[in-house]
Amino acid sequence: MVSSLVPAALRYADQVARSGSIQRAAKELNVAASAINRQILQLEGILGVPLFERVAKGMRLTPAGDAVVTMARRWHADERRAAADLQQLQGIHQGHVRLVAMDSHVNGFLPTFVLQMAREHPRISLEIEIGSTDAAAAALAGGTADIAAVFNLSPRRDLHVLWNAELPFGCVTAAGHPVAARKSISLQEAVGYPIALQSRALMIRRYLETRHGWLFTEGQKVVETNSLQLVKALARSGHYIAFTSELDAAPELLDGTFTFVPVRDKGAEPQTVCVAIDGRKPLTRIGRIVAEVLTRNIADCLDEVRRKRA
Amino acid sequence: MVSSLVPAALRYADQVARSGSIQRAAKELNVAASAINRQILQLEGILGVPLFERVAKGMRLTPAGDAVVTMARRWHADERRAAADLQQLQGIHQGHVRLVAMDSHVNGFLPTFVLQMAREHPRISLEIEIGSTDAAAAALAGGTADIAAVFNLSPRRDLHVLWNAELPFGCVTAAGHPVAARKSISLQEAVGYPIALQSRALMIRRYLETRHGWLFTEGQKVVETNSLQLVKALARSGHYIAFTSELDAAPELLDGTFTFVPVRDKGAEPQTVCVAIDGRKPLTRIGRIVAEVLTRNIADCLDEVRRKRA
DNA sequence: ACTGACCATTCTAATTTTGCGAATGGATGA
DNA sequence: TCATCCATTCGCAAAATTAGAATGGTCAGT
Repeated sequence: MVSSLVPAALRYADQVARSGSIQRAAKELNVAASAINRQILQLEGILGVPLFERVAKGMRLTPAGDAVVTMARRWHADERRAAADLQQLQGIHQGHVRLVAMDSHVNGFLPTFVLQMAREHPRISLEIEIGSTDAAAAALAGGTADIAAVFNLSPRRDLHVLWNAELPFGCVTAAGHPVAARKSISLQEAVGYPIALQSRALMIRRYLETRHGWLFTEGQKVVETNSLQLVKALARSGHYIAFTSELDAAPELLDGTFTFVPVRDKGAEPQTVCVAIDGRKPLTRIGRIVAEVLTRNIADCLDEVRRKRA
Repeated sequence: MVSSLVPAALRYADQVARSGSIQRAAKELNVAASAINRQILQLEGILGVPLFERVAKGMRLTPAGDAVVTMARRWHADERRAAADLQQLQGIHQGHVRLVAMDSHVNGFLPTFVLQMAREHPRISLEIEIGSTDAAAAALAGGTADIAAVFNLSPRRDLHVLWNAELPFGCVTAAGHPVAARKSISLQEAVGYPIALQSRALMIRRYLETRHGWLFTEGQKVVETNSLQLVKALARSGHYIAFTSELDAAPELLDGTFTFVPVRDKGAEPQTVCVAIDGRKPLTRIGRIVAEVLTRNIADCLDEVRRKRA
């Protein structure tokens, strides 16, 4: 027995309409073609009209059939909505949440977050898209994402920041790098070393360009890439330093591979990381649960990194 | 098997919600209580929530149950609408039409009309209420009738007369009555004979009172009744003449039992018979079919009566 | 013209689902 | 305590559905 309230006849008719033939629908539904055929004939009998036109290569909906299939699909949607409403009614945390995060989070707090969600809220399914801050903002505003965890989000009227934290500007170096021993460093001194940088597509690069454009004048020993992993690999080599955030390098900071050295220049303003949603509609209860777990994960990650440094 | 697309489980749940208990719903649906119980338990299993609260005297919907039953009712309405749409799509004449006619039509054109409708449009169902002209007008205006076939309908802004015909004022007599041989008669002469009259409740009486009030002064040999059948029986006896219309007496005029003798006085204005509808909304296609068949029946009836007299 | 591949449809048998009726136990009111 | 109503379970029969085999039609390729 299939656990669906929509009658089999309507479901079969719907699939035949989509597939174009009984045989293909049968394969897709894993049901005998004859069963589908019989149900459709019966449906046509009950309704008193042909729902499909039998053509050589299969079946095509008649206008009557289109009306019936449209109704079937509406019932299907009704059923799904009712099921979701009932779960909500029962206080069961269930739903689907779409998240946009950044590439740098993938090896950072994201796996921990996902595992915690799976453990604590098994019925909440997540869809995590990795993108840029701009892409995240667009997705939120465009309704294709529910929550975003991103760096340096510019204030926007249509987005609502639920939480944010400052990330001191600094550089990350291999533990044995000469800079690693410093409690802080001036930018001037820092650029005396080879630098691995993220490309313009990444927000941190734009941040640096607006504040320290001179970094990018010709003659500087700079490697530019859009791959954070490559930046980290270069930094891990001990030859380069990387301008990135504690959060970007959290795993390596925690395991001692990297050291974070703040840049003390006055103009070295911190970056930010935030959890944001579409400001024009309330977050669902499920969404708030996800946002809370996400936020706590980021905050815990930062706390851990900062405790390690102290 | 019941020819409904809405699953039995939903239909049963709906009825239990309405009836308040499985036992009562079982009686109303003519289904075993255990079958209903089984279907409801199954539905609760599929949806994962209780739909009913079992109380001492039966069952009460839970909020979840209310949502499901609401959906079931929506599906039921969807199904009915879809069925009607499909019939419309097929060009099949189907529907339900409510007609108001007059008592005098019952033995006149009505049976012929109903038989023709049954023969030519088996899917159009008729609801025929016998009433007065006033009642018919009220029913049309009040939306409880679609079409009326009535005498002497006063013009009303909210009613639309599709067709009408004049009915000469005259008296109906038994074939052997002295008046029967006349081509026409004066009112003065006519009232020299015993008269069978319809009572005030009937439109023809009101017609006479407004035009020939003296008929009802004391001393006249008048029998008054609200029964047309009684009026006809008295006329059939040969002792009385009846003031009524060709249409009222059409069957007897056609079979020779009665003769119609017009009254030639100047004040003897004709009655009218008309087919009318509610003027504020268009008649459906089905309604127009009915009106057309009805109108043709009345017209044919009159033609036949008049041909017979010539 | 023939052949292979796809199709819808029918039929028989097996399986599943549904409904009936009897029985059980609980709650309530007299 | 008893009668009456209720929901629920169970065994059985009837009905419905599905699977699988078989049939015949259409079409594209050879």
